[in-house]
Amino acid sequence: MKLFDKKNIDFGMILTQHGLSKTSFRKILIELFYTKKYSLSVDEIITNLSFPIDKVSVYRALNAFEKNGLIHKVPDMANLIRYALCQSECSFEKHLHNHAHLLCSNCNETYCINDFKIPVVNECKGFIIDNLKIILEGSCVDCQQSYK
Amino acid sequence: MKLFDKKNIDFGMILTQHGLSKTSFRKILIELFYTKKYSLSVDEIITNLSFPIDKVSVYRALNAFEKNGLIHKVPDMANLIRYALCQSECSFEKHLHNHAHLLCSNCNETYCINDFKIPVVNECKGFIIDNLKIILEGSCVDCQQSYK
DNA sequence: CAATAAACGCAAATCAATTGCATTTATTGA
DNA sequence: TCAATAAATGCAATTGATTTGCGTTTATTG
Repeated sequence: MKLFDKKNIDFGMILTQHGLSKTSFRKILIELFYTKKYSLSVDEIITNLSFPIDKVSVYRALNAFEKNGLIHKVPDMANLIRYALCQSECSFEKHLHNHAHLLCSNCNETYCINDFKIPVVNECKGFIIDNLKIILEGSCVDCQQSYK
Repeated sequence: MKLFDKKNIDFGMILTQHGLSKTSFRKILIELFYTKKYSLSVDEIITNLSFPIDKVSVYRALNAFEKNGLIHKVPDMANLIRYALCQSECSFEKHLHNHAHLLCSNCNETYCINDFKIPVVNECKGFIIDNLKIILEGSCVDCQQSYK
């Protein structure tokens, strides 16, 4: 269910467009995010690379990517930080992270729910909401079917 | 806006009812949760106590309280762990944590939203949700008024 | 009240993430 | 293109939250 053809993407260009320098590692890192459809933790990133990389460099690259609107944090239920590609509406100037995430506890696949609206509830009265963090953990369709 | 009169509560009884031993510290800890209306972090708990207590003992007591359905974790936007009293529907056997939290970024007050329903969104189709983590961060009514 | 179990305090370990600094790599503009 | 400048990298060390081990103290149970 890939939404893109890797051959058609200029990863260096993506970095440049987001004001990030094109180091060999960062090109491979952004390619990894486009290749893996689910969100990635630092350890998963290192495991997926074919060369040794310092964990610190991964953290710094991820922070730079996040700062410049390329990826965003997707915390899981255990308070561990994962990262996922931003939607198209994210830009250098403005992160739109006010959407919910579906996190499959089996395969770690992350789905962004873009049409999520905060439900109006009685107890919300008067509260001004600046920021959302919504994680719905469960089983994605693929993982449900693999159990049958 | 206290929902109880501290004098009428037997905190030792609450511990016993949840299968927790009645040490002097734990009685004071549970009383603190009933006294403070907002959620508490480990550091806030220690600050609020009038006697020295080892941080490890706080962690262990909180873990025991959580395990036995007395309190539950309320993570904030910065992935720091806070604890809040469980609602009445929580019990030793079953934690019902599938509710959202409003977290005031000014005063740290936490409100549990019990009538929160997962909105039906297109992208949820087929996903079986086992667990929710929903934090809405913003300004509570009191803090909005204090800015006026 | 004695025997047993649990909680406590202290030291040390763990784990994720960050920081400092020297070195390497990328960007830039003449 | 190449030197000057800025940024990224690797390594060591640090931070901060949380956990673990263990000997001692406190609570529970009969």
